[in-house]
Amino acid sequence: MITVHLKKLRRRIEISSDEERAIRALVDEIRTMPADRILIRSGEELNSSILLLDGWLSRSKDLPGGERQVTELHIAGDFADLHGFTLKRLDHDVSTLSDCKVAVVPHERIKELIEKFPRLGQIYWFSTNMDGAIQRELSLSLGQRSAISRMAHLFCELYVRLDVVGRTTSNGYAFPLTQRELSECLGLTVVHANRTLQELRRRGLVELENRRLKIVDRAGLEGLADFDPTYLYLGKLPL
Amino acid sequence: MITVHLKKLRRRIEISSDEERAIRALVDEIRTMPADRILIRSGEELNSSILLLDGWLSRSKDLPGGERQVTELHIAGDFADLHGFTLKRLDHDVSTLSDCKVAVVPHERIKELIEKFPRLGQIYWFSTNMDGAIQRELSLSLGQRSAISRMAHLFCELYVRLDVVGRTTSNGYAFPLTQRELSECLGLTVVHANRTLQELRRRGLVELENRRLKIVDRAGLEGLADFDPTYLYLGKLPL
DNA sequence: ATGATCGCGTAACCTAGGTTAACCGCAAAG
DNA sequence: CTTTGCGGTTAACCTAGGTTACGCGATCAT
Repeated sequence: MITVHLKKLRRRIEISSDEERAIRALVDEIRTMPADRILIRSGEELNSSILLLDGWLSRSKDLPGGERQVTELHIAGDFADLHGFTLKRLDHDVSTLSDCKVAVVPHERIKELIEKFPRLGQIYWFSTNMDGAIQRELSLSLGQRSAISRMAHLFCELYVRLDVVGRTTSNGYAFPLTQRELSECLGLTVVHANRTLQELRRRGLVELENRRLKIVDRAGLEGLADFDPTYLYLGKLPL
Repeated sequence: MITVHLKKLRRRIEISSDEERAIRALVDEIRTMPADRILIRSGEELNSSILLLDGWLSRSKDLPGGERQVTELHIAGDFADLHGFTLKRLDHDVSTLSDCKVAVVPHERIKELIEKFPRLGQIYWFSTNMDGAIQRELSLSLGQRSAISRMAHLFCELYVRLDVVGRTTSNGYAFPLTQRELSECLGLTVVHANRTLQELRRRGLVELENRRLKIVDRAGLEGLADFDPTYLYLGKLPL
């Protein structure tokens, strides 16, 4: 259940059993949501945040003309809108990309938690700052990488992030996005996203069918993407 | 001096005089830096953060091929690398775009501050989350807006942010970036950044000379950019 | 004072990616 | 069953923005 979240945290820091108990007590309610639902609408007032236990969520922003940009993907273990704890309303939507299981965490409890365990406060602050790092890497992709390198980069990033929470299997992972959604992550049209994916297949780097992505040549993919996972802060934090 | 930082904070929340005193005591040392210097290099270990008192800073990421993306611009009053407080090393460089005056704030003092004033801890957390919001809007720009709309958007955003700290004058502001640097913010080549700027001038929306930007037709510029400042969280925070 | 460098401006040409419009297979709905 | 709609695929064509190259003036180091 919430164990996946602890797994992610423990990748970066030690969590005592006292702290673990307090984190488990954050959860108010566990909800199941079908795919393609908007969970949080931009601007809405918030008094709780969403911890994703299973499935995929996206943060996205739309232009009045209908163009959509996904600014971050969330996977099991992620606090999808922890930044809402301080912002109190979001500047983007949060939607389900697959069926999801989420835990609802009232802000009041987060507040109590970090008062009692200031160290956890810093860790959750760290976690929103890591989202920032992921977004910066996306800006680099959108601004400077070619379509194919951008797509390769996304597949590499997701592999690493999913691996941290044990959601990979033999060089691959479940990938629930449609090509339209994938294109919205990459700032491409669906047509060009498809062309680009074909080219990755043609070069023998990845396979993608039945909502499963297989990385055939990881070194090749990472090379094409100039992928350097440093920005994911995988090491232990000096706390 | 550091008053500009308080001005920015007070736009969003009340600061008591006790809190103000504590914030002023954060500063360890004030330094002056010439333009075009790297202040913090990606990956470097940090034990202090930089509060910008005057001038402009950029956060930028480079690709091995030399391509550079600026992921955020910082102006007077901004804590340029407050996220370094939790991350302990950055995933990007921080450089001066103009001559700058900066205050160095040891992490140790931030830690003491937020232990003593948890409310300020939440405010600084908020402030790093606002950087996230600015970055998301940039992703939307890079992924979905056209070159001209993107440039217009940047000029609008900067106007609002500079206005908060009283750095605008009669529909304009000092704009120290070269066109090369501007192009690195927008994910464009210098040549096309120049073309785009010419087009904004031709349409009678902005003027830019001698490092001063003048917004001639704000409504027109905002319309072209689909600019909606909600993401800048200008209102008072319910804290 | 003078060559070198930098920032700005432009023009000619090129290409990555956008646009439009099909077709196919499949699963859900009737 | 069959229709309908969605996701994926492909092709022809087009354009926003990239590339290369060069000219101009200002500043700066020798």
